[in-house]
Order: sequence, then C-alpha cells, then structure tokens
Amino acid sequence: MNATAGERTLRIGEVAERVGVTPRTIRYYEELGLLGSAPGRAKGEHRLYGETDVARLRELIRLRDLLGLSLEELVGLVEAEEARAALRDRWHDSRSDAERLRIVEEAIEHVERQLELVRARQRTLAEFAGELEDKLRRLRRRRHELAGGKRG
Amino acid sequence: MNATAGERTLRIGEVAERVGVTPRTIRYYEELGLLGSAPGRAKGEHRLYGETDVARLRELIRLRDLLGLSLEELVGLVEAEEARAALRDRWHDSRSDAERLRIVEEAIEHVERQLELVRARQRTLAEFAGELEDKLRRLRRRRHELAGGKRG
DNA sequence: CTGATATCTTACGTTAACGTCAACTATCAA
DNA sequence: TTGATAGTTGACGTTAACGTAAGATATCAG
Repeated sequence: MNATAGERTLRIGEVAERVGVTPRTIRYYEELGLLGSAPGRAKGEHRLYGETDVARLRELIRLRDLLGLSLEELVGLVEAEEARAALRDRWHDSRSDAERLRIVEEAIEHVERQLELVRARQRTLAEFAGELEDKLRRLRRRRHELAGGKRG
Repeated sequence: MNATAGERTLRIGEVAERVGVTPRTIRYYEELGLLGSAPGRAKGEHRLYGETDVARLRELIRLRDLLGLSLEELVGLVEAEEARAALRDRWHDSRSDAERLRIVEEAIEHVERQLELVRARQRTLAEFAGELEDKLRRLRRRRHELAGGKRG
C-alpha cells in the first residue's frame, strides 16, 4: 500500500481501532483506490499494514472530517499525487541524490497543497467567527443600554 | 417562521437562490422543524419569508458546511434555543425593559454557544495546520541537505 | 495438528439529505 | 379575466458511505 512501508505487521482490525474507524471502512477505501492495495496479496489472504499506512489513513480521515471532503474528492487528491509519482518514476535516472531530491520536492508540494486547503477553511471559519463576534458585541451593547442606561 | 419577522415578502425560489440552495431543501428543513413554519398559512398557499428568515437559513447552512453538523444536530440546537424561548415566555411579565433585557441575554447565550462550536473547530484545524507545517519544515530541511550540503 | 479468532469475499441492507415527477393551485402582470 | 409562472403536496427515486450477515479461509497460540 505504500512503497516505502517498513514493517507491515498490523492487521486490519488493529489499524481500524487505532484510527477510529471500522475494518469495513478500510476495505471500502482500498476499493476506491485511496489506500493503493499491496500487490503481493493473494485472494483471501489477510491484509497487512505498516505505520505509514496508519498515518495515511489518519490523514484521509482528517481531510474528510475537518474539511468535509467527499471520498471522491479524496480520490482526486490521491490520484493527482500518484500521477506526479508516476512522472518521477519515468524520470527514474539512478536512485541518486538527484532522484531523492526530486522525491522530497514532490512531497513538499503535496503537503503545501493540503496546507492550502486547510488555510482556506481557516479563513472562512475566521470570517464566520468574526461575524458572530460582531453580533455578540452589538448584543452586549444593547444589554448595557437596557441594564444601566435608559432608552428602550 | 420568525416572531420578529418584518416584511415577509420573499418567495421560496428567491430565498433559495439567494442562499444557494434549492426550494426542496427549504421545505425539507421546514419539515424537520429547522425553520419553524409560519402559522397563518393554509394548505396550498405559498410560503413567504423575510430577511430574518434568510439570515437564519444562511446560519444553518454555514453550521452544516463549516462545522459538518448533521441536520439532526441542527435540530438539537434549534430545539434548545426554542426551549429557552418558551421559558422566557412563561416568565412573560409585561413587555417591559426587564423582558427585553431577558431576550437580549438569551440571544447572547445563543451566539456564545455557536461561537464556542466555531472556536473548537478552529482549534482542531490549527492543530492540523501545525502538524502540516512541521512536516513541511522537516521536508525543507531535508531538501536543503540534499541540495547544498552532503549526507545522503 | 487443532481449535479459537480474526479476516476474506460477496452481496444485500440502511440512512441522511435531498432530487425528481405529477397533478394541482396560488399569484400576479396585462 | 386570463394566462404565464412559480409554488404546493405527496410520493417515489437516488447517492454516498458505509453496516451487516453468511459461508469459507487464513493465522496463530498451545
């Protein structure tokens, strides 16, 4: 599920519990292409996961819950990332420093994109909070008038 | 739909367009008790709305979209608010300054509750953004090592 | 090897939040 | 008064995101 996965020792139930979802959800996400199923698995064999898989799933769940992205939109993000990964594989040179640099740079862009999404949502939330604060100020002023001052 | 509504001149289609939803959504929300249908309307007559109704609908949509609240949760909020409104009606005294003060104080609490929800979400989003920024810093440091310095 | 337990696959079920359609009807400009 | 237009009620349809159940199988402790 992840090319750079290390241990690959966790089973689906443990992953589900740690992330706070059900095994069904994990299988469903795999079916949608969100978790890029590991290739060396025969039909019927148990799925095995590593820490990087757990991190990835957590990331997806947060994008879903905090930004309200649909699974379809998540698939879009993941596919875009994989498309870039494919491009880098064709620029596959040697596994030299140059290639590693390229990988790191792609990761940077990926994280920057997510950060941009999060910040956009932060802005709209700040706007919402600002309006509520305005409302609150007006109400408190009104309360002050009614309590201490005169003027109904 | 709102006791303090003024004009009550807009029809459902105009409201829908202005808020960015469909008429069906408005009827559905009314059916769920989110818009407290106006009592003076016979079966088959057109619904009429005022600016306060538009504002209320906008508020609901934002709570739905920005905080991801379900309609059931929104019903909970609205019912809680109406329960307090009912209490104030029993403390119905005269429509004096004292009563108006009470109403303003309830509105303040209502807005404070919403603001609390928004701020909670802002905190979790800030946490998320912070983690992404950390990740980004680590990646950039790594990029710097690979580009300028040595050490693979 | 042998249960006990967790997983696997397949397939149908469920729920929220509307969409859509049909047959009427209210509103309003001309 | 008369259409044109938009709205009304009622009912069934749809979609995303899983839930659930059944029968078979893989894993692993003992």
